[in-house]
Amino acid sequence: MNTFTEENYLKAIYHGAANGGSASTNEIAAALNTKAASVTDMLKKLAEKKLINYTKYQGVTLTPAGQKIALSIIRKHRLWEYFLVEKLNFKWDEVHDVAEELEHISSKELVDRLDDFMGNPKYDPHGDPIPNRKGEFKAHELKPVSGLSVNEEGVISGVRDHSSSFLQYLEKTQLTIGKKIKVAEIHTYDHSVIVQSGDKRTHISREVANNLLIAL
Amino acid sequence: MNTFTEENYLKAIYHGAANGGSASTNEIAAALNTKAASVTDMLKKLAEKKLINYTKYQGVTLTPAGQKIALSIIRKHRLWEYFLVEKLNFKWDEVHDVAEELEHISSKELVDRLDDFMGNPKYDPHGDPIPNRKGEFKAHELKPVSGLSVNEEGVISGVRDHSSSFLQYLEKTQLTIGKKIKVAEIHTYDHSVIVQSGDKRTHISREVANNLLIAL
DNA sequence: CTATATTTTTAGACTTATCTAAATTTTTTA
DNA sequence: TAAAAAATTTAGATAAGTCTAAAAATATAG
Repeated sequence: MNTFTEENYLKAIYHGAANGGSASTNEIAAALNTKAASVTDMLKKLAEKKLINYTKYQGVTLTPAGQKIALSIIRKHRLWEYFLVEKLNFKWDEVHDVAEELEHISSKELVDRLDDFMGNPKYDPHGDPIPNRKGEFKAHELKPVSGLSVNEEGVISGVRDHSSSFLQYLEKTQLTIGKKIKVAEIHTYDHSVIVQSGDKRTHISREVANNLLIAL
Repeated sequence: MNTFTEENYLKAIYHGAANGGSASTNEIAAALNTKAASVTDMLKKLAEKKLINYTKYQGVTLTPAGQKIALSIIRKHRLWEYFLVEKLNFKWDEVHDVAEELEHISSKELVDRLDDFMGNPKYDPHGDPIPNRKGEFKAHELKPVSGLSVNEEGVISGVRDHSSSFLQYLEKTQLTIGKKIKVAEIHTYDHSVIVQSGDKRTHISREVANNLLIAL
């Protein structure tokens, strides 16, 4: 077994090295709220254990073994988030920190039973895909609202920013997962957007439009 | 906040210093699978934090602050055990180790919501009382089967030995929590007991009779 | 009530994960 | 493409929790 710390590094590397790239020391340090020097030390240790591909100064990627662990952590994180929201009535902006702890509970039996208990959900409360027992998952094909043209429609299906302030903003404006929306107007001046959902029109900034993801 | 290790020490001291006594260094070391020297070091640290009353060579007890923490860990442990058995269909002999991990999840909100989700159970799957939000609980008044006379009846309501081998034995002989039993015979020769539950008579050893607890 | 056995504590060392400060490598820019 | 800037690594320290071996205190037995 691996320590919590090692698991957190693997998760950060997974996210930092998404879509074929590699994760940098500074990037990992920022994600884990630690210092670059500490990251270097840990990278040596993880490379020793064959969980990452690491060459000095070159950034890192996960080995298949490392990826397997990272995906199991992500699976646990997202399943627990689903549980917290669907069964214990937490709000979607309240679950992240608790799930950060729960994701390190080691029992595979527990996660798999939890998965069944909830009916094997495919997406977590923020729209992120939940890997199955084998680590497989299918991501929605998503586009930011800022990438749509006037009159294009779609369903809100994910967020790029998971911060609770952003999630609370969406909650307040009722732009939540599952809502069907249409781009009513785009202000070329500041790239802000007016989205329509039913009768309700909401004016959102370019930044919000960038972080709100739509399935077409 | 306290580390997992500190929490485990407080829990061990709570159990070791039950009914007015104090816990000894060796006893704690045995409970935590560590060495007496390590225990001494930790006792100094916990005393420093005012969580225990410690005088060299004299054994330890919990301060009110230490007791509060210990009870919150025990509350979490027992609620999670209940969840695992009642919601996720674990067997009662399979839950201990998983609950040992889950008990260290810090969120009080989580435990309290979990408690409500399950309908505020008063006893865990092994019959141990679950402290409420304030740390209060009422223990069953229990007697071992070995303390009963012939023809006395009662309901199985707890166990003294929580080992999975003992729990599996009880499962197999169907002597589980909630079963009503009567002492049919006592063999004075080896103090073994024949208990009757419905039509079924089961011959149990003195040791089993000692570890099986009955509410009268 | 002294001698022996047991329990507990101290001393010194090790491991893990972290840090700061300094050195080195890579990248950028002029 | 050489100098400056940024990123990364190394060196040396620190804190938490553990260990073994030895010393000290307490308990037990004759």
